[in-house]
Amino acid sequence: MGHGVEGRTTPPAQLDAESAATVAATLQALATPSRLRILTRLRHGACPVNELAEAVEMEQSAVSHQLRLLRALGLVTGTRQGRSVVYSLYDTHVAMLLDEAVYHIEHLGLGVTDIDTTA
Amino acid sequence: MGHGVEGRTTPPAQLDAESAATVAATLQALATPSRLRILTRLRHGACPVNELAEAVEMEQSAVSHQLRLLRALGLVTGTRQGRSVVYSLYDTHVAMLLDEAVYHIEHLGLGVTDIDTTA
DNA sequence: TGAACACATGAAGAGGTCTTCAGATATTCC
DNA sequence: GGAATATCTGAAGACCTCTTCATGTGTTCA
Repeated sequence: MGHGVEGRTTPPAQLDAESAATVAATLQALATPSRLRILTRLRHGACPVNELAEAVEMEQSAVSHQLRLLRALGLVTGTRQGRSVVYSLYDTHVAMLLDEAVYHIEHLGLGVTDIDTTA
Repeated sequence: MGHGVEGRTTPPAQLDAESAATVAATLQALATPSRLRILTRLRHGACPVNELAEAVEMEQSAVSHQLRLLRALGLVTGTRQGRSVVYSLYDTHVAMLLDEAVYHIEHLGLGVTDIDTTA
């Protein structure tokens, strides 16, 4: 059993400038320790801001700024619940993107060639 | 048939600061239009620098600088062949990471819930 | 309404990133 | 060796990013 692209239609054709910009912009949202930790925390379930701040050890203000960015990119959503605003990942795609990214990156350059472990 | 995480062992547990930094550093390599285009070009096969520069419409010097960075992160390798240096993606993981990233990002926020199109 | 709590936001500064320019290094061919 | 080709590299500047500080907005409760 492999992982990753399987029933995918098109392999990522050569990106035109526009697509590259879009993809890059989104990837940048994952490309910072703070946001990455925020997202992986949310990967485990919705969470209000102050709890989030505590979990990732950042100031509440900093977290808010990052959430704003993530919201703008459509990666998370926040809904008010009483005084709190509860955030969660927007999509299954966001969750998967996170999973895939962490997985592949943690297996990079390890000489692991488990392309086909069953052969 | 789905895509993405399937035979994966661990879902990305809450990242500690160190892992977050590593993953973030690697993701940043994909988080720029120029590098993204370089990588997707290499995704289609090895390529010498000048050809690469032409393909992605950048100055050769700029490409070299980015390749240096990508090399340092273990995402690409370059081997001398005559006067040229031919670059290629380092790993299958790099290729998959690219594929996954582009795929998921291009399906973000589209309301597409094709988690299981076959069911 | 006023106080307390939860979050958002604007401004500003430290630090980093990407490109360009100029020049260095390596390889081939004569 | 010398010229031409292909790539690398350092320096420098424009630009963006992330955090902090201070303050603004929204909500609950008495």
